[in-house]
Amino acid sequence: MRAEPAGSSCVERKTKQRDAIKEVMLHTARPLGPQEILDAAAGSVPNLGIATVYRAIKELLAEGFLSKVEMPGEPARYERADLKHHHHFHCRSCGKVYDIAGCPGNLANAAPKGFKVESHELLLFGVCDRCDK
Amino acid sequence: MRAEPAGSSCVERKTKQRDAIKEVMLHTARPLGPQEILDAAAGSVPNLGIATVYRAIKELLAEGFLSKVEMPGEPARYERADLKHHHHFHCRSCGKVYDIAGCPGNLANAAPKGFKVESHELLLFGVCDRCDK
DNA sequence: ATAGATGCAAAGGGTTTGCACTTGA
DNA sequence: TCAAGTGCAAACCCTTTGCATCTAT
Repeated sequence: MRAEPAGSSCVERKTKQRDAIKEVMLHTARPLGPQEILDAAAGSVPNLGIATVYRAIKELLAEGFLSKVEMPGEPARYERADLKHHHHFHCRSCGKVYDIAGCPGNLANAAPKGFKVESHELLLFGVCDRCDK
Repeated sequence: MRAEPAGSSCVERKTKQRDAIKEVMLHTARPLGPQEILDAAAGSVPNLGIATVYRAIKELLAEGFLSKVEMPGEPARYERADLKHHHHFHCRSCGKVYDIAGCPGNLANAAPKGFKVESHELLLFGVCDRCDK
């Protein structure tokens, strides 16, 4: 008999692919897309496939390690979920997405009566510090 | 000689397809996606193709008749551009997108110094009036 | 008559899935 | 050992594009 209780055959294994992906996400300063994650992780795991990145992202989302950041018209980006509540700024010049500290807050009242607001996303668009020079 | 000034060969023609699409957008109470527009307009123009809808949307965006509404993970929706500034609520139960009257405003300060905020989008997620019952 | 518009189908880009092979526990 | 994980390629979905045909003007 094994140490595993009956039925619990679904354990997550530690693989160098996932390690590399988590590593990338731990060190990035801004949200990354699947392809960016692949490019960054490919350094430590040469034959890493994009499908593996997507599968890892899905699990990391499910286990609450990552959260999804989506900007209109662009593929989703991901960042660590343990960052405190914040929003995002998309620079139309360089295309990068930056984290924004503030939050207008109190959005529960923004919706009409009867609508239950559970979460929100605030997206700012403009030109970032660097590109404005 | 024609009434057209020389060089202005690029005029938009009035076709029943575009009429139908504009008609749909004039009467919808909420943002619609390309497929929804196609379904709605197909009533008056039987063989309407999705490509035509996309092409019409692109032109209507360009001429400022429509504006784009994008919700994370979903195909873009469109609504009339002449609506006053507002935001959107996405019901996780029925999947519909509703217009929200309010706006937290004053978001120019939300970004760090040096970042120029040109526009913003506020997305609310939750359960709508009807689905909550 | 003729350039613009349409419809179909094929092509593209991003994401997901099927499947045989590999690998961690 | 052997199921979970991986890599590749095919499948998918949404959107765009190519092209022959159609149609406003």
